[in-house]
Amino acid sequence: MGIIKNVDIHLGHTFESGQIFRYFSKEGWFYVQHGDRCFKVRTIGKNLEYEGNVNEEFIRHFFRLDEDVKAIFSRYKKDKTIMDAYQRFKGLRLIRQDPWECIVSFICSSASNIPKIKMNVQHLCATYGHPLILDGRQFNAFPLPGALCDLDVLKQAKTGFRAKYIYETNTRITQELFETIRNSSYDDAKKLLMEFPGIGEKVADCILLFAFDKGEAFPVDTWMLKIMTKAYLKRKLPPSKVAAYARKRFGKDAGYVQQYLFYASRLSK
DNA sequence: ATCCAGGAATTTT
DNA sequence: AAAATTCATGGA
Repeated sequence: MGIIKNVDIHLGHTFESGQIFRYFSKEGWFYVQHGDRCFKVRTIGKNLEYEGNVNEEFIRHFFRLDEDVKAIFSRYKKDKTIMDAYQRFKGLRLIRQDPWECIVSFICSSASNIPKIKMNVQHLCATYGHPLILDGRQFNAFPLPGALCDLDVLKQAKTGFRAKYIYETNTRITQELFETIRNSSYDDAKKLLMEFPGIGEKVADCILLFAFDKGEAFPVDTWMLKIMTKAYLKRKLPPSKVAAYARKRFGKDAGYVQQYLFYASRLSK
């Protein structure tokens, strides 16, 4: 087991804010499967404890411990909407995801809901992911790029009309593209992602924010549309305009602002 | 039964 | 270019 001391994190808010899908909590631990990793984490006071096929470097990278979330939100002390969400959910952190798992997960997310997305992804992993053991239990890695090549299996995972999107994206995706996207500007990276079927603007923004460190990405779904309209815009605008407005207003903080506001809206539903 | 869910693609105004 | 319709599937 490893310990990282004095960490600014609230695992409950971090995992339950809808950014990641393969986790569950049990006896004070959060069990996490992501990419080719399987591990459990918990906080004891301000210490973060972890165990599994991970090391400290991975945990710091995964939970983005290099980022100072307090500093980000200290810039919005005059913004009541943001401050309310920050005070309520302090410790919520963005997670740095595996690009391929993130892409497939968020293609599944369109016109769906979190329990169903979890079911889709779990089924794909159980079918294709190589086994991983933790606490004497079997878990699964996420299928490698190229492995999701059977349309019937994708249908059996209840991905519905998204099956063909995953299938084609799986055939076209390459490791080199991941590097290109990572090294591209927000705008260029977004264009590259949106060439794939099933990836529109909202899904692209999720992928850019959660897997490619594009802090200015501001995914706008129906919930964010409502919040932004009420808090800032006062008039109806299409999602793309709302996202552009948020990127301009919040810059590289947009992604963190979005995550807090999104979680706040979902809880107060 | 009917409607909606963290949308995107396609078709129709 | 903007607005309406379609696309599977589980749950309320």
